[in-house]
Amino acid sequence: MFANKGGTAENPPLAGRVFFCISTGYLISGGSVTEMTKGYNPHTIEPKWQRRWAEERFYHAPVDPSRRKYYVLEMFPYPSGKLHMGHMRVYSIGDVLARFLRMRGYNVMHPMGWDAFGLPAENAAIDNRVSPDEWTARSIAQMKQQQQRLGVSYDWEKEVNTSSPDYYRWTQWLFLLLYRRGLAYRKKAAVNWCPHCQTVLANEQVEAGLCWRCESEVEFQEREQWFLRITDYAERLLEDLDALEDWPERVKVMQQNWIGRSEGAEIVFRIKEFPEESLPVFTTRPDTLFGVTYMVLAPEHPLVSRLVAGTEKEKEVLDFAARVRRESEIERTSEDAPKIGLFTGRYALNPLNGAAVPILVANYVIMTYGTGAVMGVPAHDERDYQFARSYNLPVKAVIRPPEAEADGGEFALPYTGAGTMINSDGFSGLPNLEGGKRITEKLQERQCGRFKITYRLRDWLISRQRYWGAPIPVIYCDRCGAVPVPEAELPVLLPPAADLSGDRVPPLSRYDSFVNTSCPECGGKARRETDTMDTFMCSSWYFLRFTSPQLQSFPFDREKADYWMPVDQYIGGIEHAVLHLLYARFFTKVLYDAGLVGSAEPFSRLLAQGMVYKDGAKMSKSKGNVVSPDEIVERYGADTGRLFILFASPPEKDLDWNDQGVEGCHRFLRRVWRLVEECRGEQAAAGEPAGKMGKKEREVQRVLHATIKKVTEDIGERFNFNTAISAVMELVNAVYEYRRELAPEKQNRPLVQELLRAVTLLLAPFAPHLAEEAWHSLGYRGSVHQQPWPDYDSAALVVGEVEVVIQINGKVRGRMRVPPGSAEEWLLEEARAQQRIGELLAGKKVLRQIVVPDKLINIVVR
RNA sequence: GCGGGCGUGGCGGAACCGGCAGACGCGCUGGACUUAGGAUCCAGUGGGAGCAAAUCCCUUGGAGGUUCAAAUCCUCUCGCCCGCACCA
Repeated sequence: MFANKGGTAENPPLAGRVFFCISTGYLISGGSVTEMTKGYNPHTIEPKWQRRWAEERFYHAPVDPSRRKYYVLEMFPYPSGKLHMGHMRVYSIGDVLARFLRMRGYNVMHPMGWDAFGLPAENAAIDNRVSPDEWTARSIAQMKQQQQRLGVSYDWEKEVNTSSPDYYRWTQWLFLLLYRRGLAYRKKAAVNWCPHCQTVLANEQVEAGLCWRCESEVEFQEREQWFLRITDYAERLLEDLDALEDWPERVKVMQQNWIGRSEGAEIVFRIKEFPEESLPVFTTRPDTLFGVTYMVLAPEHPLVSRLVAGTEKEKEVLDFAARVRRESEIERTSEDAPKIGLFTGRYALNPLNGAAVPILVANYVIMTYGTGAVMGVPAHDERDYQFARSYNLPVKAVIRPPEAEADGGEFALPYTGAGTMINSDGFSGLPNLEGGKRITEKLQERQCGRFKITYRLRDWLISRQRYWGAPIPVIYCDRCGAVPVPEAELPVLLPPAADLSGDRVPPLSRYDSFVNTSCPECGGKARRETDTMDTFMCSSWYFLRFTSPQLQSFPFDREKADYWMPVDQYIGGIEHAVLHLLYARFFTKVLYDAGLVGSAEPFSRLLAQGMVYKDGAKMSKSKGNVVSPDEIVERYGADTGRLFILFASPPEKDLDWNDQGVEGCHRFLRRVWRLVEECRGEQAAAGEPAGKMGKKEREVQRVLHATIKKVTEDIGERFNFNTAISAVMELVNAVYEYRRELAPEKQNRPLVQELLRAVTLLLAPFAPHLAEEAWHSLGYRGSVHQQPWPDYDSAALVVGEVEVVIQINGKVRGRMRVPPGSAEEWLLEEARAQQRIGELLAGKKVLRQIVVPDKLINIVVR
């Protein structure tokens, strides 16, 4: 059926032998009744074409260096088993692009797969007594079927499933690569623990102290865990954002904030009572060093216990530290939490002037940023000021604002702006920026400080105490320590699920046959790591696996990856602005450094699609405002749903679901259908001479070419699918109007045929099934989706007449129809010749006349 | 507090480089066809004055400004959304 890719109009097979049967509304032609004759019925045509497209391997895209490639990717879903509107939206957006670009001659890869490891599957398994892999397989089957009903043009031969051993084997391989490169390490640290999910979480996965998945309050726990050294890449992850021109600003800003680079100095204080101990702090304000009046340690700081050991303060201080540490993250970091602290009885020595200042422990200093200790400069820091006031600590001003009097004039504290340094020994009188630099240099000379850049970004904690994930491929041997599993022994397979319950211990630790093994180095008895990997590791490289999903010898084929990567257009929700998008960028950079991929960034363009709302609220079961894609497909067909979702709003904005709007889109498709149905009964016979091109014909032809131009630009350059669709609607309206205005025998049939052909082609990316059916119904061969995208003819855009607005003092006072390109002088003459304009100008003095060719003239008078 | 974004009819939204504000769709009003219609078609639809005319005035959150001309550029201001936030 699709063998012939030629796509030229064939002899319409039905011409001249068509009868319309009024009573049934069926077109009867030569004894056969085609789909087109039954009125628009998406339920018959949609499955039909979906089947054909799959049979013909339409969307299979092999590597072909002779053709321009385009890699369109939508974030692959977690297989929950239920497709929601957000999914439908992202797939619709991707599919329009994929179909459009194919028609424009690109070799388009458009794959789909499953981010299949993860907690919901495991929890569902515990609740329903099915194994997570069964549950996942079932969910995938359901969701895939729902996806396929949408008619999205995926190359299903490239499907990947992160929970299959064929895939996670390579996730483990990548872990080992990171390990070899010194980027994976184990350490004991206070980590975020979600009591509900029964696992630890990475910093990115905690939002305001709550678990990103279940919103439980996160606790701290000391645990030995695996981390990835993403902080080694902080600078590059930040810097390279600049080059991502086609990423939304807000996503880049969110990543910038998350990485949180600050420039300053590390300054090492000494402790008076323990000359051998040093107390480094990080500060962005080394210029205020002479204003330090106290020091503060985080309650978790390792020095705390040593400072107070054996002193009368010991109990008090340790109790205080313990109390603060028991507080939840939210309590402790909320803005209005009072700053509380306690003196340790010890003093720190300022490295430049030797001044001894008290060392305190306070809740407002956190261990995970900088060095876990800060120097207190109340005169020039809001927090320090607040704290100093409530504890009666001295305040010493060392920066004078520029507007304050030079000779000791008063100014308000705290002062956090720029100014001139005072009370700072040899540095007094310097502008503070310069002074900060000099102070740091001086500290460097004396080896008690240095320039330092600190990031807010933490290393990525990837251990998870759950079953349904890729096992971390490490073995612990009493003699050899942590030993990576040799590559040849990958994958480390999950044992078949039996007992998944776990209370602060990973389920895998209960499987003796899994745990007990031998050391790859010495052959002695050893135990396997029982934590699994964060599922975000699986999704950090899946876009590479799509380039060679079946490859058995390597995570991906270098040549194929070089051809397809980077992803030209990535589409997904804003909720991954930091999480997935940051991790995937990190992985890509590591692979780039290892010489395994040719590009240091995975996604050239990113589109963060807006959310789908209804009645002003996010769709949710509790609000009862959920509309499911299935429902829409059943009621109106996939084409209508797709069209509405694209028409209602530009892709990056939130979309308000509106049932009547859907109705409107359905109406439009029916209108298109009816037009095709009507016209094919009166198609031009082969060889019928080109019809007459009168004024009406030229106008509708101009609309045609203008529409092609607009739709092409709206899809290809601006992603304004909503305006592209409205342009096609206008074209359809214009065809209706043309046919209404002329008696059937006077209509230019070849022109109408051309118009319908174009409508079909322009609609193909949006309503692929209807377009395909219409294409065939109009008598064309091959698939509409394999036709070249129509070109427009600039010559046809030229109109016979343009309307020029006549303004007087900027107000519209008349209009005239003139030939395009009319001379300025002539236009002015014509305008002034109009009676009304003449009246308005009478007795006025013309000051100025502006002419915008073919658009407007403005006569300025007094 | 810092950063990003957004304010246009009854609603979703258009207006790309400063040049007719409100495309397209929804909704609404009136009409045609019809046994009927929630199908379809036709006409109208930002607000106000005016005779259902001609015509005029007002209108892009608000106030100023630049310009022959501002939804668009500038300043101030109000409101909303999102991200980050005792980050030293």
